Amino acid sequence: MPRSTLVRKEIVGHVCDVFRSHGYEGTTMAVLSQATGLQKSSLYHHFPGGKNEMLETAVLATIVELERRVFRFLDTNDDAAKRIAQVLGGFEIYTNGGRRSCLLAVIAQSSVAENFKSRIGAQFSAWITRLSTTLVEFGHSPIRADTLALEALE
Amino acid sequence: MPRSTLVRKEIVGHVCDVFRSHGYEGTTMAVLSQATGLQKSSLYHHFPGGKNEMLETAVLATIVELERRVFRFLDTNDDAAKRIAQVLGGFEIYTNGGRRSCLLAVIAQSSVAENFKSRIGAQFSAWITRLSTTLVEFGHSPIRADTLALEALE
DNA sequence: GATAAACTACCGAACGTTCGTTCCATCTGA
DNA sequence: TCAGATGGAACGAACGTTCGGTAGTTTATC
Repeated sequence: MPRSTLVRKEIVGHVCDVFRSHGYEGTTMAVLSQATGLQKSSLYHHFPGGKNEMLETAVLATIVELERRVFRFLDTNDDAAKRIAQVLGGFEIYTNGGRRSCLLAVIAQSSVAENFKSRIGAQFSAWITRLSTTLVEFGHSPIRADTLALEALE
Repeated sequence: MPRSTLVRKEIVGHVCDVFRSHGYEGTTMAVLSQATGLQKSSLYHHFPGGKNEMLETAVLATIVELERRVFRFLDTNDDAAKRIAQVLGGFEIYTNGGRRSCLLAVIAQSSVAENFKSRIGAQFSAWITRLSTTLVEFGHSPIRADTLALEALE
């Protein structure tokens, strides 16, 4: 599995793209096969759990990506204004200026297993708490900060 | 077709509900059958074009509903502030305080025929133009008004 | 006003297709 | 040689759809 580590990341990237743009129900194994260049049976070699495992992998990868590209800026030593700007900027990049959806938002709204939604919901709560803290530091009232943080993520 | 007009409205209402909460791909004829209390074959009696015609009917009904419950307030003789408040209030009611999605937004994001999306997009543009006019009257700059109008609808 | 024809709303059963999934053979690189 | 990676063929289930038929109501004809 030496060279396949990189390939695995590429596959996961394509899987994320498909789920982002097609939603859970709109994503079929045929589409995933075409997007990854692998036959459906090959996808089952990498993801024995099938479509569900692929979604789970995509969700986890997206959480990691958002942490790296968006929310880690909340923990820097910069002043609050800059941190907020960096978070918003990072999210703009992830959504390509609003032209692409957030995978987590797409999945949270689709008819998918409840443990998926609750896990995504828990991650959202954690992010909102952290974002809200910075917003308070920026000068907003705690309540207003919660509202703003919520709106920003929805 | 005297008594069936009312019943038709009820059916369409259920169809709207299902598409709103399940999305296009997530909405199956089986679900529609259960929600309406009609067998699948009976649904084809009312909507010979099948699932597609049901979606089209739901989209049209939603446009009419939003016009009646939200955007018609833009054309009253009230002052700008009240009109804006009424529009926002109407939309809050339609989305039940954010707990339900807007059917048009759901469909616009799903993998559905392009003529559907363009029709929804055209309706959005028209609403944004009207909303923007009122926002300018309220005191915002034209550019800012466009942005605000867009954000409010997305 | 009675009878037959036409129409309406509805359902059960089946259709062909696509879904997610599995099995097994083949290929590849170490 | 041998485990890992891939693809072809097929599976049962669910998909959207169609067909034929059955009640109940309207309409037309006498």
